[in-house]
Amino acid sequence: MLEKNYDHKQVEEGKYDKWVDNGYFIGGKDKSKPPFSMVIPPPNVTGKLHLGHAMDTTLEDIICRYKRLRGYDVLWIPGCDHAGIATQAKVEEKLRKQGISRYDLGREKFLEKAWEWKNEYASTIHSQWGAMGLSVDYTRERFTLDEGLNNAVKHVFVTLYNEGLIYQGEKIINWDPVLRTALSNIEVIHSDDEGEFFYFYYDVEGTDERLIVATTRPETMFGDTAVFVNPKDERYKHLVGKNAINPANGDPLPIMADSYVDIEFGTGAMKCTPAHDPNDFALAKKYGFPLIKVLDETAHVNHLGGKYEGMDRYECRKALVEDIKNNGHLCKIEKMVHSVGHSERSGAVVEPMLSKQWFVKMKPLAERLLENQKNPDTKVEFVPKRFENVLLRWMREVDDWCISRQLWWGHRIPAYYNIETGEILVSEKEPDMNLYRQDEDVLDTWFSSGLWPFATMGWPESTEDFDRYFPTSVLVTGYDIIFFWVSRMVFQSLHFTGKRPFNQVLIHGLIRDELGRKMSKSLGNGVDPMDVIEKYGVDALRLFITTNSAPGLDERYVESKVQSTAAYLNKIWNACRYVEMTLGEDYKPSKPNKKELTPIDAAILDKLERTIKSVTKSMDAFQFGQAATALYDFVYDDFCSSYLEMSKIALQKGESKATKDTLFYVMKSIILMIYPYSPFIAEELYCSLPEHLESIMLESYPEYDKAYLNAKAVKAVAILENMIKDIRNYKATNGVAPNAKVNLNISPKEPFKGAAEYLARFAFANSINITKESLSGNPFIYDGCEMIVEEDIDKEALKAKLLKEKEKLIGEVARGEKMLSNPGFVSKAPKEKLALETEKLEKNRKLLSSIEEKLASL
RNA sequence: GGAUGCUUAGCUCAGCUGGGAGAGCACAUCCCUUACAAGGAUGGGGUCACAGGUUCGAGCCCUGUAGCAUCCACCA
Repeated sequence: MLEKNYDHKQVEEGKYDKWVDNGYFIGGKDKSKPPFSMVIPPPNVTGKLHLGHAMDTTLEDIICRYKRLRGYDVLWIPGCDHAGIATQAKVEEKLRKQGISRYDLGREKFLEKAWEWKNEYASTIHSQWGAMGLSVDYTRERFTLDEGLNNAVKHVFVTLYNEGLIYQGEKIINWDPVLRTALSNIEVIHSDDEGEFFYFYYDVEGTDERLIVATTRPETMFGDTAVFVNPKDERYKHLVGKNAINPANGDPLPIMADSYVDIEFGTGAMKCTPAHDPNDFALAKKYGFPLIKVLDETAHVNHLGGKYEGMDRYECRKALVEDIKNNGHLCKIEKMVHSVGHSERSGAVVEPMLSKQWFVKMKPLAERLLENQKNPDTKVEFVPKRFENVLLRWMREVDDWCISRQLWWGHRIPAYYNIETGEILVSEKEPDMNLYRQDEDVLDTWFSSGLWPFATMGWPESTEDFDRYFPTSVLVTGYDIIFFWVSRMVFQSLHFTGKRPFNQVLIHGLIRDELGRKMSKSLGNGVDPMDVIEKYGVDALRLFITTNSAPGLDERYVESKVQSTAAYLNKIWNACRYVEMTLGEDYKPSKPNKKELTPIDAAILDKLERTIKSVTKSMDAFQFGQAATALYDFVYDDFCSSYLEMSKIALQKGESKATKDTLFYVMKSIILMIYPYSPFIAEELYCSLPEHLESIMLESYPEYDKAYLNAKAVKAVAILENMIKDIRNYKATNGVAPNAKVNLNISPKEPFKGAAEYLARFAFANSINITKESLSGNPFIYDGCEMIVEEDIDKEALKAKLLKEKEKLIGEVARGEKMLSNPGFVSKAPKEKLALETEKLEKNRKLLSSIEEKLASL
């Protein structure tokens, strides 16, 4: 016997461990079933999981649990990402609080600390996965730095190197001066910051003219090599070929003309700093200028800065501007809002800087991806579709990918330098380390994440899992990492396995706070999923979070909705409790016998089948909100409010096996349909049903069964429901107590045989007189019968009500007539629609004329 | 500068391939009826951002406008 109220803590207790211990999450136990596979987007081992993870993983879990019940051999591989830069930043921060820098510790000791950190957070993540109820296969858990992934990474690096797709080069890259590492373009977050635009006078050698050049970064002026103007710019034509004097250090700078310069921008004269700006770098290459670096790896000025040497970039900026002002070369300073790049992890202003790094040559890889997306049989299908364009557009314009990081936590680059000759050796196997030293750098964390779907299955070794489960079926992720992750998995997979990594990608939005803001630490508006679970239960959290928005759209976390979701689960709980009480101890389930059903039973079965059909369709299309809504409407309105009440009549009469079977069949179907969303309560309720299996995980999903469709019963019951509703409403609007007895006259017949009994009970009808004769008075009129409520009430109120109904019907009839007299509609509308409208019009006309008659007789 | 999404009830949001708009919360009235007061019954509340167009018919398709949001690019 179930408790009176749903208690989420009691329900969740012990279930997850039971599932894991019984091996229900392990893939490949029955290989006669078709395979279905997914990989978890590996969370960073940087901290606890947040609501975004909760949504993402719940969607995956819903899909997996649904597919298992649908007869698939499901494999869902879990794992974590070492998250190179993010984790290293966290570990360094922790050390800094103890007054230690990573350089104090040295590489090896630091890595020990990082592994300690990883172990701590991986175990937190494990317990959170458990709390969320994720049905992942722990026997296949992976980590991006484990041995297998390491081998895969080395293999990929060496192969790409040998193919000429990885190269070492000196280019302008994004430098994080706090973490002291290079970053890829997408790890730089641009924000519009207010800054200053400095206008300086440059004396022109051999003339008494001055040129005005504007810059936002005066501290880089020690690395200037030229001043550029546009060749068409009349203001400066006569100066081209002369030298301008750099006001920072007195060096002469040739004045050159190039069409790159925008005449309209600034003063139309631009300084060229090849080692600290990508565009200037390109110009310098074109004209053969030297590349002069003036900042070191912590963004302090180097020896070229003269007296400013050793200053931080901003200190230098301030001092230099002051000095230039003092010697009369400052023209003006303007406030200016411009886009400034910040490091995604440290937040530091990124310094574009010349540096020797490793790159992946993207063009051939991108082209292969783009080509593959044109093939409908092998392309990765995006849900919703539009997100494919995000990927395509980015891939079309992608720059070479800077993959080396000056970090310690990560996959060390398998490149070795001969100590004597400096000759480079790129190899999966470590050479004799007496003769070689390894490259100090590690790889971008996304380099290994990009291999996740196949490396977790054992690739590059040939394994059974890889053969059976790759490509994976679906990937679920947020739109914010299409560039970072999805794209890299796709092109790496195509290049190395020849296949797409997943057949479909389900893209979801972000979770925001109640005010629509991003959840962030700095705002302090983050919601911890574990707090929500504590308060409302994981089933409510899961159901809420996956059903309150449409695919691909952002969603707000609204606590009141979680609360009402928990109330809904309580509703299901109590419905089940009632069903079990009603069925009794010795009930033996069997499929409802169609011949013995009451119209009430037949109607609910019809609605159940329609619900199963629509829920299944939505589930298959990843329309989880729609599926849940269809189920919700059925559970609340059709089942609880209507059927559970009405079925009491048959049950109390005794001979009610068919009704009991209906109760059981519908209840079980509901439990199975809510199960993927809310597995804990579903398991609890399922296991309390008679003749249950060991776990709901071994069950099958409800199948749509056309045999139970019964339109006639549905219509008859609908009329009965309307009658009850009308009587209740009538009482409410006429100030009659809801349980006041009334006498009913019905003509010419009840909606179905025995309907009167229901009226007696649910509308408190005292006597019910069924007559063939036309009713006098003020009847309610239905399709097939009319009903009059005899009660000592205000005739005027009733008349008003009838008039209102008449108005409505006139409108309806007018609508139908207009439609049907429209030759366009009659000739072009589909036949079914035409028939439907014709029938509706006839019905409405009849209803209207009866109402008019009754009104006349008043 | 380019792209995408959003604009529907007081609030938060659904609304699949076009065929008289829905939910939750909130609100009003009544009810502690033996599954559920985390409940039940009944009800009020919407020119579906705006302007055109296509169509027999538009919340849904097309064009444009406005506001909000996000992404990409540029920024000497």
